[in-house]
Amino acid sequence: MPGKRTSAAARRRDLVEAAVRVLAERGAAGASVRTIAAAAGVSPGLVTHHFGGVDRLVEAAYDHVAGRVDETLASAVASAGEDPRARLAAYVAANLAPPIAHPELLATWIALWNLARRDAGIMARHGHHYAAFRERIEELLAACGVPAARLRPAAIGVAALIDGLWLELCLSPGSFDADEARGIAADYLATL
Amino acid sequence: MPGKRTSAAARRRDLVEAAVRVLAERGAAGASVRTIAAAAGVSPGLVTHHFGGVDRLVEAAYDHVAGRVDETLASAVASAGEDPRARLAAYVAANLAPPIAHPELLATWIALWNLARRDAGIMARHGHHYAAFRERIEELLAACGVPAARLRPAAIGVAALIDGLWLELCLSPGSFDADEARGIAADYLATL
DNA sequence: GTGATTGTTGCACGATCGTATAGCAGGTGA
DNA sequence: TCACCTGCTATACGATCGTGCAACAATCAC
Repeated sequence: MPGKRTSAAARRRDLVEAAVRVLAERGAAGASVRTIAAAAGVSPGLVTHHFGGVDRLVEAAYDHVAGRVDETLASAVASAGEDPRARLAAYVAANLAPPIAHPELLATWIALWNLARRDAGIMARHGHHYAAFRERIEELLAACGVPAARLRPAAIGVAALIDGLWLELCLSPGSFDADEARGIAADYLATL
Repeated sequence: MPGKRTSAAARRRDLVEAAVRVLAERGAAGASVRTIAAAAGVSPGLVTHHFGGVDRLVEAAYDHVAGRVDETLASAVASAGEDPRARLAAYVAANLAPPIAHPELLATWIALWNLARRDAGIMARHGHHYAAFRERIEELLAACGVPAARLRPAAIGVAALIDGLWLELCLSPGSFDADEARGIAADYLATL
């Protein structure tokens, strides 16, 4: 079976997207070179050919997922207008709604975190991504007029509340919904 | 090498503890029958002999870890006396201090969550454990006089904040410490 | 048209996985 | 003392893992 021919960049993107799909559906254990290649409709050897190893492909998958999350959050904030409070609320709400608060994305993150243990590249990427998350919250809070002295604990609290609500939304989508989570987060923001 | 002889119960406990250790140190990927057996100082065949398969051993490891967490929290609440607010504060503080808030325990949970994807037994255990966590918080909040109408969102918020702070404490222990986390949580409880 | 480049396949290799099983060895009751 | 039970080891088996490599095919420069 000859298989279609494509540019290297397009094939790399296909493989990355297939890797993300497999990671979400079958977890880290099922993310073998053969499984990912089959999901992309190509032969296993292509992974080594384009990425030089499965670890490099997984790192690319991490970047892909993190980039999509950043884009979603940035576009939510951008479309909220100029009011600092509206921008903060939009940022929080986007974190608590699909596609970010979705069981499939949590499954992807868990698989990625699990792989991070044996792969220093993913570990470093994760630290960077998480620091940017906290920093973004501090910016949005500062724009809302939170005094600099209280900025740090406020940002830690908001980040923690978002993470916790996000986690629960993904783990058991039936116990409460995005609207309720947004209300709880809004009450917390009102106390700052 | 003959190897020492022990009772079945003691050997099972040894294997479970070795499994937890390996899960924490090397993640789900390194939790092979051979690795766990080596960590326990026995031959790989013993896992099949005592548990009938590695999945059953991992489930036992989940129960072991969850049981240890429950014991830690229960003893913290018990030693806080009779005052409802002190008991709630003790419960929150115990969640944000070692041994619960510890990178090693997070690594163990991630490995377990990752394994849950292919093992329905772990998935069910996880749902049960998480529901008990939320229920316990509702009890403690009710004892503090939180009106029944506000109990549900309050418990969701407290659980989320605890989870988020716990996650950040485990992921980057250097960015803030247990005392600061406890202060943030205390401020949140004061608003309820 | 033709040679060179490169995306792609198919297969083979060694390592490691989970599990089954045969047999050895330590403890126990008659 | 001796048979018996059982914890335990050692080994083998088939499956699957990641990777390297030789051959093929499609595209491009000329």
